Amino acid sequence: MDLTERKKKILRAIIENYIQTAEPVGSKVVAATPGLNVSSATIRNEMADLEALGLLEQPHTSAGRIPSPGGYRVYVNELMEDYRLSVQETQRLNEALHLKMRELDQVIDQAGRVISQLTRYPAFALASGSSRVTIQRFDLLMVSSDSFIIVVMTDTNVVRNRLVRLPSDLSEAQLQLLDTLLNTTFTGLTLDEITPELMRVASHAAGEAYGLISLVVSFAMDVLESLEQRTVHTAGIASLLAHPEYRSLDRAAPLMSYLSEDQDAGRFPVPQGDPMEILIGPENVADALKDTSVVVASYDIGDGMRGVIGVVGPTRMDYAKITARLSYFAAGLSRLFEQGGLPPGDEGEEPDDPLRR
Amino acid sequence: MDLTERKKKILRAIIENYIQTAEPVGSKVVAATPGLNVSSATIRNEMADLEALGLLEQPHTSAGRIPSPGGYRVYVNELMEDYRLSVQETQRLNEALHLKMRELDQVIDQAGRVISQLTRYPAFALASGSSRVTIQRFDLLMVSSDSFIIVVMTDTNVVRNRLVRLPSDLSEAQLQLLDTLLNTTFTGLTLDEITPELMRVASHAAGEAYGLISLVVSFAMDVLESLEQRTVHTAGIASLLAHPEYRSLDRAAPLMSYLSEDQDAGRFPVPQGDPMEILIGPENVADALKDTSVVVASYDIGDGMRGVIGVVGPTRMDYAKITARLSYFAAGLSRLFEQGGLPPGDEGEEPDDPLRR
DNA sequence: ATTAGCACTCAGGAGGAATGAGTGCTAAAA
DNA sequence: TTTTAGCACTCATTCCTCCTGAGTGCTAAT
Repeated sequence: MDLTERKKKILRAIIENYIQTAEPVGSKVVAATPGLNVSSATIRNEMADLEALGLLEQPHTSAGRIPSPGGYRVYVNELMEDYRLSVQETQRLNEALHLKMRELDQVIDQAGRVISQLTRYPAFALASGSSRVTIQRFDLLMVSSDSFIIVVMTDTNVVRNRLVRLPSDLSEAQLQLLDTLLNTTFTGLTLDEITPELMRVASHAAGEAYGLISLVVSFAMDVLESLEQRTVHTAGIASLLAHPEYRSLDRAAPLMSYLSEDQDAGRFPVPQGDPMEILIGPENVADALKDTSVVVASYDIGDGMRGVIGVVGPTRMDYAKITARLSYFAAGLSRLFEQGGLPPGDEGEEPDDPLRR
Repeated sequence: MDLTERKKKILRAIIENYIQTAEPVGSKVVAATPGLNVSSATIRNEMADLEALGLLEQPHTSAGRIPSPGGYRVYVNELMEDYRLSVQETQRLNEALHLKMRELDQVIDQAGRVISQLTRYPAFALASGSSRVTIQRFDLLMVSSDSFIIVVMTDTNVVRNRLVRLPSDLSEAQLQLLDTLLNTTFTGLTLDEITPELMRVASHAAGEAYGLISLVVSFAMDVLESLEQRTVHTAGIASLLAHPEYRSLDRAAPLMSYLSEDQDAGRFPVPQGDPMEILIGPENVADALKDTSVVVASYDIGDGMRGVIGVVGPTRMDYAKITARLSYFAAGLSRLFEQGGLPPGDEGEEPDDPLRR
C-alpha cells in the first residue's frame, strides 16, 4: 500500500486512537496529534481519501471514522511499531511460564489459561501433531495375582499407563509371555495397521489369551488415537464481555458459543510458515470469526509436534501489545520444551528458570 | 410449610408457569388452571396470602407474581412431581454415558460437558478426594542406557508415569538398586511425611545418587499433590446466555466470570449426606451464586473418592427435569465406575453398556 | 495546497403521552 | 363466612417527538 507520509501518520493516529477508545475518531482529535501540524479541514480531506482507498469506514454520516479490516491490515504490516515489553510485563510473563509440568495436554490447557489472563482476551491452545504415531514398547507390571499395570511408550516418547484388574488369577510367567508377544507383534504399527485379524493371529499364538491381548491392545489403540486426535482448549471466554464490542448479546453470544463448542480442532487457525500470524476480520475462514481478529503463535514441542496458542478478540485489538506478549510467551514455551522441560509424554525434570539461556 | 390444598395448587401453578415463561404470572392465567374452579378475584386474595407468607414476590405493583426463593423451596420439597424421563431422554443419557475412558480427570471433565449439553445450563464437575494418599509402589523401567520410566502407584490405585532422560548413563543394576531403595523408604508416606531430610538420608544410603532420588521422589510428590488438589472443571458457560435472565450483561458477566475463574474447587457446593442437593438463590454460600440455583449430585468413584457434578442456572429452573436428568446421569456414572469401568487411575476395560445391570 | 467558515446530517438522549396488564378493595351474592 | 363481580388505580413499557452536539462535506479565501 503506497501512501504519503502524512496519510500514514493520519491512518496510524486514527487506528491507535480507536484501539484505545473504541469510539469513531473525528478530524479534530486527529489534528491534535503531535507532529501533524495541519488543520482539521485538511485531515478531513485526507480521511476522505483513506476512506476511498478502503482503509477507513464511517458508521454513519455524522460520525468520525473507524478503521476497516483493510486499514488494520496496513497498520499491522507497515505502520505498527514494535511494542516494547516493560520490565513488569516480562516478569509477569516469566512467572507465568513456571507451569506445573504434568501431561502435555494439561500444560497446553494451562498455557491457554495463562495467556488469556495476560491478554484479557479469550485464548485457545492446541497441539498440532505428528500424525503417524506407533507404539514402541509395552511393559506389563504385576501388581497382585489378579491385577497388573500396562505401560506403553510411543515412538514419540509419550508414555501412558493403565491399571487392570482381572476376574481370574494370572501368573508372572503368563504375564512375561504376553509381554513378549505384544512387543514382537504390535510395536511399530500405526493405528490403522492394528487390525482385528492381527489380534486374532496373535491370540492364536498365545493360546487362549485373546481377551487379555485385546485388552492391552485396545488400550494401546486408545493411546494412539488420543495422540492423533487434536483437541482444542479454550479459556477466558468470559473476558470477552469486558470489551465494549461485546456489550450486546447478539454479538457476544454467537462467538462465545463458537469458542465453547465441542472441542474439535480445525475450527481455529494455525500459523502457516511464520511462527506468528494475525488474521483480521473477514480474513478468517470460520464464519463466527468473520468480525473478530485472531492472533496466533506456534512453538516447538519436540518430537515433530508444534504447539499452537492464540487469542481471539474484536478487530479493534491492541495488535502491538498482543503480538509482543504472545510471541514472547510462545518463545518461552519453545525454550521450556527444548530444555527437556517436558516433551510429549511426561518426561524430564522441572526446570528452574525456563527463560534462562 | 402448612398450606391449604388450594394454596398449594395455586403456588404450584404459578411456579410451573413462571418456569416456562419467565414472566410474572397474573391472577387470570392462574384462574384458568384446570382443577381450580375459582375466579381470579379469589386467586388474588390467595396470592396476597402467599406473598405475606414470603412464597411469592411482586416485581412492581401492577405486575403478576413471581416465586421467591422460599417459594421454590416449598415447591421442590413438597409440590414438585417426579419428572418421568421419556424414552428418548433415557436413550440420550445412556448414549452420553459412553464416555471415552482415559485419565480420571478427563472423564470428569467430559461428564461435565455432557451434562451441560443435556441440561442447557453451565455445569461443573469435580472429584472430592480422599485426602491422605500415599505412594504404594515404585517401578523403574529401563528404556535405554540414558533414560528410564518412573511408574508410581498410590494406595488408591492411581498409576502415573514419567519418562526421564539423564545426562549420563545408568546401568540396569543401578536402577534395580534405586528401585529397591525407593520402595523401602518412600512407600506408605503422605505428602507431608516426605521431608528433605528423609531424602538426604536415603541418598546417603545410595551413595552419590541424590539427584536421581530427588528426581523420582519429586515426581511422586507431584502426583500426590495433584491428587489432593481438587480442581473444578466447568463447561457450557455460554449456554447461560440462552436464558432470559441473563440477557443483561450486568447479570451475566459476574456469574460467567465466577464460573470461569481459576479452577479451584471449594467455590462450588458439594452435596452433604444426600446424593443430590438443590440450593436455591440465597441458600448458596458464594456471593456470585446468591441469585442462581445450583443442583448438584454426587456419584461413587471408588477408592474413597466421590465425584460431584452439578449445574448452575437461574432460580427459575426446571427443577423437576434437571434433578431427574442429573440423578439418572450420576447413577449411571456410579455404575460405570463400580463396574470396574475406570477407577481412579486408568484402570479396567471399556464396558459395553454402562447402564446394563 | 491549505484553511476558515458554514450548512447539513444523524445518533442518542430527554420528555411525555398512550397502552394495557394486573392489582387491591368494596359491596353484593352464595 | 366465602366467593365473586366491578371499578379505580398503579406502573412498566412502548412509541412518539424534539433537541443537542459532534462531525462531516463543500466553498471560497488565503
